[in-house]
Amino acid sequence: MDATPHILVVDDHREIREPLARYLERHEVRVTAVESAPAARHALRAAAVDLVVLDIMMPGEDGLEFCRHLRETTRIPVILLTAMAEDTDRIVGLEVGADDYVTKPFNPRELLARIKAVIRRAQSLPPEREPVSAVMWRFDRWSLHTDRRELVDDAGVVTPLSTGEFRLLVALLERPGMVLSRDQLLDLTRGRRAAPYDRAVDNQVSRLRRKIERDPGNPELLTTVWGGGYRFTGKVERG
Amino acid sequence: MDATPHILVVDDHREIREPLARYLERHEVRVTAVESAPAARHALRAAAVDLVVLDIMMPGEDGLEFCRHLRETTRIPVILLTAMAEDTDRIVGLEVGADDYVTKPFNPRELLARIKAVIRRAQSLPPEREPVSAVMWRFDRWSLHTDRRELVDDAGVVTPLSTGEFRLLVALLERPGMVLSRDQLLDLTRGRRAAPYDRAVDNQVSRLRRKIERDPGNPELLTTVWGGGYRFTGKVERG
DNA sequence: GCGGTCTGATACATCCTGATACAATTTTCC
DNA sequence: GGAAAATTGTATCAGGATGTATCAGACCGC
Repeated sequence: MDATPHILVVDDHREIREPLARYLERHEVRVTAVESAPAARHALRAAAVDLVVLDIMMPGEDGLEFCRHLRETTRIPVILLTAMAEDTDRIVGLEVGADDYVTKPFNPRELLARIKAVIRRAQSLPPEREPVSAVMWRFDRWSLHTDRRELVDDAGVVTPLSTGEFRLLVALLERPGMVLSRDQLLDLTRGRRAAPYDRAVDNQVSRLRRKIERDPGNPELLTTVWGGGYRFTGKVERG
Repeated sequence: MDATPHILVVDDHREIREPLARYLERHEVRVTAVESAPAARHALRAAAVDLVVLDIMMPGEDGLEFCRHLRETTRIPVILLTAMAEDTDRIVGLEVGADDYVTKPFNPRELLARIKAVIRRAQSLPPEREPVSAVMWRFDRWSLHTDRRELVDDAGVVTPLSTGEFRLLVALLERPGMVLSRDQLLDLTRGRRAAPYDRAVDNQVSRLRRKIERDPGNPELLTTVWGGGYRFTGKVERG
């Protein structure tokens, strides 16, 4: 964000939405305020929004549902407005992927501070990557074309990847060398939480290894960390 | 986190620090409680801390300053304890990079809920492209490549290490000469607390010695401190 | 020296992972 | 809309890593 951030406020109560919008505008923030999830979708298409402030309780499409949708399709940070303090634990536990939350009734100054904190945190991370943009990863003898979801070796031979294999591979390539637990990988690839005795990730790892490793019995790219999870050990280039 | 999270509580008031530590201990959290920023630095070197609960107002080094330091040198999440509901405190706290804050007097249940929420957030969305520390340690006739988790001797022969052996060795190499109790080693390698008659560390030490010592019967690198624990005695270089 | 405590080593039980087979689910294609 | 194919999840077994039990020997204070 070079200039002032652009915040989208989504709340069905006018008596909350409008004073909040006015307050934020007085403090170097551009604001678009809408009253429903459908209106928010429209606003997102029409403008470059840097952060969404989203009420959880709304008639029609629920705030949580909309938050999940935002996370699946964009990288825009989200701050949730929750009705009661009691819900905080539950809401964060729902894993909808919000960046922060504020309980009502809230102090606008506090909300502004959190907005700035979240934006700063989002900026300190590596530059944004549009999910649609055609990124190419290179590692070992492979090139991964994210636009076509294809794995191509040096000789030009194409190895197709399933959706699950592709997501798993991208999750690992984005964090080379980092140990990722099964829970984290499940979250990153399926957006769900591990059940007890959940071996889905192990299985997907095993399938992916059969495609990318020279010797799947002795993996050198996708290695196991006993008791911890998996990690990508090879050298990775982004292109 | 393999097991229970390890929380470091930093507060100069014993009447806050100690009851809080006891409360958290009763709820599946391992706690280290200290009264000052210097003591906190020491605790961070000696243990694998998952989150810091930090009082803002402390004599000597200020909590805010220490929080800033933590953010610059580590990724450990921080929850601030602020004396007043003053917004300025909250705002400054968020600006130095704290993940959350709680105002005194606080309800321990709420603090615990926030601790869990922050840890879950930190775990569920691992940042992309975290720079991987490809450190190489040298000692005796060995080189330890942390990126590949391999131990290589001067002749180039590779000795594979299991996860447990690797973690134990790194914990020791990072603290050469320091005596580490079984409890500390368990924390650093497994993220759990020792049970009565817990000999898991002894066993792992024994296994590691068989791999790195010239004469495992007369260890010269990984020595025993009778009644105290173990320590690394050899000369260590970090490269 | 003596008895209690701590440590090293071994054997074994338990837990975790890889692989395979098959069932459930989703997608593709008509 | 429905059958076939592909993908994904679950169950099971085997092998390796780790934790626990046990015993013998080392260390400490007396």
